[in-house]
Amino acid sequence: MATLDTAHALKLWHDVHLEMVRDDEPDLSARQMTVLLTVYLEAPPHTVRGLAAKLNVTKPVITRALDTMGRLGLLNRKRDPEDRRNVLVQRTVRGALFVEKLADVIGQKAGQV
Amino acid sequence: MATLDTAHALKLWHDVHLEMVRDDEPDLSARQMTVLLTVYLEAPPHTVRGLAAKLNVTKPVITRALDTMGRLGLLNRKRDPEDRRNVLVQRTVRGALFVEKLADVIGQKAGQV
DNA sequence: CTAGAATGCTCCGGGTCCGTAACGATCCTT
DNA sequence: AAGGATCGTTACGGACCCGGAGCATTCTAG
Repeated sequence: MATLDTAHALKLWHDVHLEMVRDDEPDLSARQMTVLLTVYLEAPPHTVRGLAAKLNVTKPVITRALDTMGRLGLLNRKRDPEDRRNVLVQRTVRGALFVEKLADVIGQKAGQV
Repeated sequence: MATLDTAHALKLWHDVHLEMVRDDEPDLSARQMTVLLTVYLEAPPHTVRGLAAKLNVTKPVITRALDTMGRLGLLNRKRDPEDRRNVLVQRTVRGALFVEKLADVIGQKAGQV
């Protein structure tokens, strides 16, 4: 991965956020974004407890994030059949498209010096 | 600026957001982040109306963002002496430090392949 | 000097999110 | 089979934010 000097790093951060704000879709919070990308980048399984520990956040925060992003169709809940106390967070087609589009925007904004 | 392939772009986005979530300071929303970086990256003057137009957002959104970030000490309001209807958004020392630290995190996360 | 335009703020009902605490369901140990 | 531990959710009161509409202040044009 390439290095980013201060000015370019900030410009990238600004440009991508501006793009997200300008379109009409609801913005994800930092917590929601982190949950979403964790699920799509790291290997399953993803549980509420595990996500809460990773983000250094309480469990209700994860529950609420899953509620909201589930409503948006970006993520799915499924009971773990092995241990029915657990909830497994799963990817969705819509979520995969969202993440892919996000990567495109980041890459594009990083590309234009 | 360097190019970022899909995987690296997403990992960067994830890692920086994770870092922001894990510390105890309150997270900025996408709108707040965009306002803050606009003020710190682009040339003054910055008005409520101008920021609202740029972000494609209503004026109360900017007013509220300035309230919150003013409370956090990241930004300052000042009446325009030339035209007292205008509010000029100004940088602060604390805001500059915040932005600088953000740039460090982005650069660091981008650097570690 | 007055009518209109422009600017940013406030108010409103409604929604989301916060952290803490309690809760039901499920599993595990004995 | 019973008691305790673990998991995710819900309840709660409080804070913030939303978009739309209306407002006071200030400037500008006639």
